[in-house]
Amino acid sequence: MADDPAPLPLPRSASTAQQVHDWLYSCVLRGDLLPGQRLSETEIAARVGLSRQPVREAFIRLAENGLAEIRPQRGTYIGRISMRAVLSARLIREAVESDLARRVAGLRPDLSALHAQIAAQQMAHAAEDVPAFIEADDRFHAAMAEAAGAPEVWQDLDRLKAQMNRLRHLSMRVFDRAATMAQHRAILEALEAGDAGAAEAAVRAHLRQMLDELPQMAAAHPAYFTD
Amino acid sequence: MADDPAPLPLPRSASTAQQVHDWLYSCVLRGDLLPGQRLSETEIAARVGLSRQPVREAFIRLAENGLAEIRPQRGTYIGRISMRAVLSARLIREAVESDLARRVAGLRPDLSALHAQIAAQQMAHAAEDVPAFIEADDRFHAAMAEAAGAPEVWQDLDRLKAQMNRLRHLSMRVFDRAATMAQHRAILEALEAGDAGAAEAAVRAHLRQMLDELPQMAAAHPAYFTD
DNA sequence: CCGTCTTTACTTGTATGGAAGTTCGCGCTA
DNA sequence: TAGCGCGAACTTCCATACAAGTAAAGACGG
Repeated sequence: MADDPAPLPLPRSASTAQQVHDWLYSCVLRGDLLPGQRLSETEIAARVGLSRQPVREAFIRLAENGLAEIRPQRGTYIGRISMRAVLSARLIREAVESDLARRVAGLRPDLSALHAQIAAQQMAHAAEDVPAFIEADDRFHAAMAEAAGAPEVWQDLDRLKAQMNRLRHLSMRVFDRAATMAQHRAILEALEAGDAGAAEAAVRAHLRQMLDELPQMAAAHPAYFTD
Repeated sequence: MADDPAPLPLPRSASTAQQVHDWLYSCVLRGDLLPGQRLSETEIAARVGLSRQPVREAFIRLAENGLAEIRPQRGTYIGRISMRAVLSARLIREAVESDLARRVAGLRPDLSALHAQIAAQQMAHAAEDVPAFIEADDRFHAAMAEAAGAPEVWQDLDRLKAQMNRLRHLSMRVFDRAATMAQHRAILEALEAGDAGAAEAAVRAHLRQMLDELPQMAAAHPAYFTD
């Protein structure tokens, strides 16, 4: 009944539609495309030298990932940052990652990867490289998931994280990056000490920082948000 | 910079491509389309009386939701149930819903909606109506999220839940539905008593049941699973 | 001067044809 | 008979044309 299994799940070269999607995706997350901005199939198609069809399919993927809104016969727009979605994603991350932190504290695994990401973040901070700083931040949390023996969990959180990352690219130029790093160090200290309670508290405190940032950013850029 | 906000976010009649997607989506979750089964653009298009294009776009959405796998120039197949994805989704649900249960126990809100879903599940169980049973199960958990003051969290969990629901439609004909209902009653009892610790324990125990079901189903239908 | 209707220029949605690539099977060759 | 090669039939992918719908600008009537 079921057909043959895939022998090579690695696509050697993605389709052009996939490439267009990946490009737009990173543009949205980095803030090169701003919330509410209009996207035109024909314009993007001309810009990348393709027909409308692959661009259109890229839009569909974007919309399915919650990054764009297709209004039939009217236009496609970069989705505004839903405050409800951000708060929901934040709540989920807090619940999941605090659970993961407890596991890591109990397992006492090798934590050199987390040290490495903190070092990388330190360098990005010194160089004022905001994208690299955010990437190192993500890798720190991914390393924690891996240390907990559940690396695939971080993949599932990626989608939810997308909305949060958009917010961070707006706020990271304003907010205190040193405080973020201090929180990471506090988490790592608790993990190395094997103190599950302290690790959970540190993770929850770290992720609750966004509860302060969100209303400030929403007030500063009301056109970028909904809800 | 940002354009006008959407006045009517409610699409009165979705595009046909969207309808095709919704149809296929429910077919996959209900098990009418089995993991590994081949999908053909031309065949589906002929079956619904449309051209290949809207069907193709429905496939893209399915793939983006993790329910189908498009292998370029080779074919599109219903995705197999990834054991890693199921375990990851289960872990996330346990972490999030145990947190929500603690909140509900502290808030002491109106819990009549949960009672109603248990009653509905009892009726579905008596009528041997498996889909209705599963739907009532989902509504119970959704009602708990709403009682915790975070209904949007359940929406985010829907995507992850999709993989789990596919598994349940396979296993619900085999496994003990009475045990599931007893677990729901235990959760509700703890919530009504306002006992956060007991509520969390009951939720975790309920969601850990899948750890038993998954290997059994994977052994019974190895062709439907990967990892 | 203001309101209303019509036209026109856009948008996305769908249909169709062909291009690129994969798979399977038949026939040839050793 | 076993192995190789080629071709036919299939797949998804992309390009193009057309259809349906929206919105805004302008003409017209009051």
